[in-house]
Amino acid sequence: MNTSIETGKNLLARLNKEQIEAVTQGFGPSLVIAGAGSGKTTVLTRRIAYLLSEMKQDPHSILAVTFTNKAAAEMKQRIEFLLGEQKVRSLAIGTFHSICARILRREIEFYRAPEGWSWGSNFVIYDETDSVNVVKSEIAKLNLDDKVYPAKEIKHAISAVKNDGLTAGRYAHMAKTHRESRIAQIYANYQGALASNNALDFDDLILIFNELLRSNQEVLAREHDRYRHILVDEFQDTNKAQYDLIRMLATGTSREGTQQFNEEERSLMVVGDVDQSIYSWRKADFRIILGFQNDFPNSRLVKLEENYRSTSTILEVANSIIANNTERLEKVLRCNRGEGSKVQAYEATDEIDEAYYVVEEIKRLQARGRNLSQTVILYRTNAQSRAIEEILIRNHIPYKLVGATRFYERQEIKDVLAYLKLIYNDKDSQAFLRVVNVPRRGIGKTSLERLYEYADENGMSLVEASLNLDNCDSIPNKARQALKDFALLVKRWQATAANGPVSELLALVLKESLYVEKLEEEASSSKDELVIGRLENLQELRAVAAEFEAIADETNLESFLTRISLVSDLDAIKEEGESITLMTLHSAKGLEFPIVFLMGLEEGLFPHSRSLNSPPALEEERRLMYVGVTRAADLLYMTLARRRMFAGGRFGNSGGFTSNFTIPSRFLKEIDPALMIGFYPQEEREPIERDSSPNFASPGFGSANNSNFGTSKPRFARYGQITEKPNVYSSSTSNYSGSRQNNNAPRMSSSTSGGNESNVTNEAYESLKVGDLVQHNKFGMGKVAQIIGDPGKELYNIEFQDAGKRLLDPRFAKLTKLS
DNA sequence: CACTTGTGGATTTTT
DNA sequence: TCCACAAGTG
Repeated sequence: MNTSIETGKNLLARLNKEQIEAVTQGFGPSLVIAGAGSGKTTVLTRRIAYLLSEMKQDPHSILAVTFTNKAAAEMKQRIEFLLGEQKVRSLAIGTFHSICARILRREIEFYRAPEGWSWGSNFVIYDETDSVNVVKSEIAKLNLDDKVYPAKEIKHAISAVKNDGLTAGRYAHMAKTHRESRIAQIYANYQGALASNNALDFDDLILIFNELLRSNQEVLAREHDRYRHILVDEFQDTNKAQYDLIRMLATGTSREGTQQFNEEERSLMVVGDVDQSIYSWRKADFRIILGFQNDFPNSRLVKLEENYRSTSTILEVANSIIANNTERLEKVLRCNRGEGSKVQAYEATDEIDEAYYVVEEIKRLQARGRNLSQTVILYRTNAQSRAIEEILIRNHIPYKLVGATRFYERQEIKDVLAYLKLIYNDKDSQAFLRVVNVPRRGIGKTSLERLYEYADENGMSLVEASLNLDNCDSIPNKARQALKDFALLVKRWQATAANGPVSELLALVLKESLYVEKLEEEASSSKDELVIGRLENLQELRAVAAEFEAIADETNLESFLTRISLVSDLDAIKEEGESITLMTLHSAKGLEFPIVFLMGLEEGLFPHSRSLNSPPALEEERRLMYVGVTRAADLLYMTLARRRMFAGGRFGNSGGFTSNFTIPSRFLKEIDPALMIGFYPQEEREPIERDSSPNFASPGFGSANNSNFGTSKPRFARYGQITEKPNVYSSSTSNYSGSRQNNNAPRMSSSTSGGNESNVTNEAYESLKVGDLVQHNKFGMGKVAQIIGDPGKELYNIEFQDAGKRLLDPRFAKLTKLS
């Protein structure tokens, strides 16, 4: 490759042949099949840099789609590092949603739906709750039974239709059943309501942009002309609407089917891996990537098959699982690293035991110099995080929870953001209804209904109507005044918003809405922790605004709201701080960790029960498993619970327990047993009886009235039992010492975990030398073969007569020195 | 209009 | 069991 310029050399440094081929593609379409851990982010980053510095393309002309905003930010940062800040500024890098939102801000006014709907550039983006509420009220307006047409389900159906690229009008033509026609009708009314609120839902960001390009040649030409280089990451999880969008932008035509792509100085690169397609429930379709070469016959194909991330053991595990799928492209991942440790499996008696195992193991890894931030705990459903969180808290291990309780979904945050949305776009009735009586202003439900009617009759927004209630006798005087005061407040804030920074506006709103004041009153009178938490969250929001102002290119209310609407929790993961990460398998896509725990490997949980009777769904579960496994670089753990609690059931409950015995996940059985220890598929399974575990029974087990401590005691009782566990999983972990993270200075294991629960550990252990003979109550007699780690946190590699070599931690394993 | 009591659902994954 | 939301009372 001719890369004479200085930067050019750097761009290709440390890349393999295939990676270089991808980075240095000329003009035209290309498909990059990139296996897990094959360095595709690097390739995409360098590709963009290459387009800029080697092919001399205008940064303004580049559009890159990533799966998360965080990935986009990282990519930008890396390009900036390569080429400097100026060039990065005008690059369009982001998720489909954020890119579409940005373009729509400047183009949406050119769109008019056949039904007459249109939007202004100051549209707001409705989140799921807002959208469902609108659907709900439209269902009510149609006098439909909300038992037959549950708002959530209908919203989901509409969403699916939108992701297939169908407008309400087109869907109405396709609807076959009575129910589908009803849904089409709700869809149409819902869309009309969105338009009158000047709001879009998530799916509209893609769909409306699609429709705009389809219906307006000038806009299509303009955007096609601008974005001459399009790159799409995680292409296997693209849905039809998204693909249509890309296709139109790239080709400049809304025609479907085989595409001419003969223009000079234009490129399209899509990157993906069919085996990692896990969003079909969001209408993503991996057949799109399979059909790419048909749609673009002159496209070039590059395969990245060299894995730089994982040990060969982990890769073999991943391969042996995914090999059971039928719908896939044959692909070989070549390993670039050593064999590494075997996968550690652990069959826990229940989910609490499972959690204890994981935490114990984390502490041991920490003692061996592993950072907490090197570790991630993955599970299938968010509900699973509870058990592990409790045990982590108890052990003072800091953790970051991704997903679950989303910051921006919290009541108080949504309230305050609704104020801001209303200021930005006073047609937003959802925002209006949300905050008009929060805090209490004496405006009741009936008054609001009247206001709604009144506004409807007069074709006014709710804010406008509130200002013009003089002739509206149906609303009592007091409420009328309150509405007017509220609307005036909004108007006054709008004047401020026009010139002030967001943080100032936010402070003003928090103060003048009396929101904080009322909350503080409540907090001081009831000392409710929930309320205090809310106040803290509002402080956090102020910090978010301040940070936003410091970082963002544009600091106005518009870009702030757009950003807030489209960030995911995944984007908020902060680098700083030493802590474990907890998240769902779906969230883990695209990430990488030295140590991975996969929890809850049980039939019905993973694979999830909802997919057990559908082969394609089951294959998707298997791909999810594949994604989980391939996140791991060095060490991989898999756990399951033989019994699991559901829906509030707890130990100590008299009678009504709702636990179930589980069956190990089929995925575990698909792993070559030689790659794993701690799980034996052939082993005969006896039903577990409570009394069979020696340390299980504990006095005060079911004692009521001291709820917290009553339950913690028996857990610690069993904890003693678990500390014996090293025997099950230690033998292989000894050979991981050559892995990359080991150059880290050993950390004070107590520095992060604070006051350790040391009462259960073996503080007064006997120190040993190489060659010492020891007795272990399970393994029998053995000889110390090796001592690993610094004094104070050393581990003994002991060769037992019968059990072979085992790595033991003297703080946990009971070893007696023989003279 | 605001606060209290009752009932029914909850657990798939998310931009 | 717990929480969110619906219906009833002051």
